[in-house]
Amino acid sequence: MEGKREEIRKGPWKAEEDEVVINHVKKYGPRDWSSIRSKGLLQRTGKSCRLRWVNKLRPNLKSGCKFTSEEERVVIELQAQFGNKWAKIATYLHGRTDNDVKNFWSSRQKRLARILQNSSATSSNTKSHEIINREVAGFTNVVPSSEGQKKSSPSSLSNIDNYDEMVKMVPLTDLVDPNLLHFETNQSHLGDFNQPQLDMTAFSSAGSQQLLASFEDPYWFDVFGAIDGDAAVEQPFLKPTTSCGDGSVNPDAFFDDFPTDMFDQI
DNA sequence: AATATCATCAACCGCGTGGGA
DNA sequence: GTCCCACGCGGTTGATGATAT
Repeated sequence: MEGKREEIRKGPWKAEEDEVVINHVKKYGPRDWSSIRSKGLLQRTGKSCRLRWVNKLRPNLKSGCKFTSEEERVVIELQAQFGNKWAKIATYLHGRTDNDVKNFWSSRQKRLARILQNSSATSSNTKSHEIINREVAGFTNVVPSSEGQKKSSPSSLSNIDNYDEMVKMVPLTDLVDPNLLHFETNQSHLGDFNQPQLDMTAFSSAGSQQLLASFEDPYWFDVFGAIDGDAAVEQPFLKPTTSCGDGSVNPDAFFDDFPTDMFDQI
């Protein structure tokens, strides 16, 4: 075979490599990834360069920030609507990538599976098991109404203080009535970027509204739109990531907020 | 303190799609 | 019509750090 073939580098990225990718994007925009290798700038595949840009180097990424409870809610609602269309879901979350959403969802699934598994292995109380099943089933039928989700909480769940947390908890894809959310696309004023349009009534809580309002951030849809021909991208490359500290609840806490014996019953 | 287990994240891989030759 | 290439997406894996025992 070919003995001396240019080796393709894999694994963790070095700062110098990042810089090459950033300079490439500044000059040519986020495209022609394979030219980075063909020009001998990096020994990475174009695919790898693109991924690095999209997941780590793009401006305004919330890397290292935990998902807020509102982001979590949006992911759950959109996952119910779209399925595992992580890239699509990510377009609704400012500063999140499809990889972020995917990782978040998968770890959440694992955590839930483990909790349910442990619970079923240890629980022998079939009567309370029945009760919980009935309640959860009832819960899934009481889909949050488009106005005032919390008001529609079933009374059987009155022992659960935080409806929001429960929404995030058990029913997963069964939780949200697909009819609740209506999506359509329209032509964005920022060019050919199809910004999905949400039925805002599906995001009625103040927190959801705040999250959705963040789409007004001028950087948000402008990352690629700013690149036009020779125009260099005037973006704050590698500037410190957007602050995570918006005062939201750490989503990791949401399992902790339930009575520990609650899971024993499931 | 040492070890095991778990959670998170970065990166790779395979596949599908669209556009141009 | 088909082939090739670039790109994008979803699934998966491996490394690393955190936490529990």
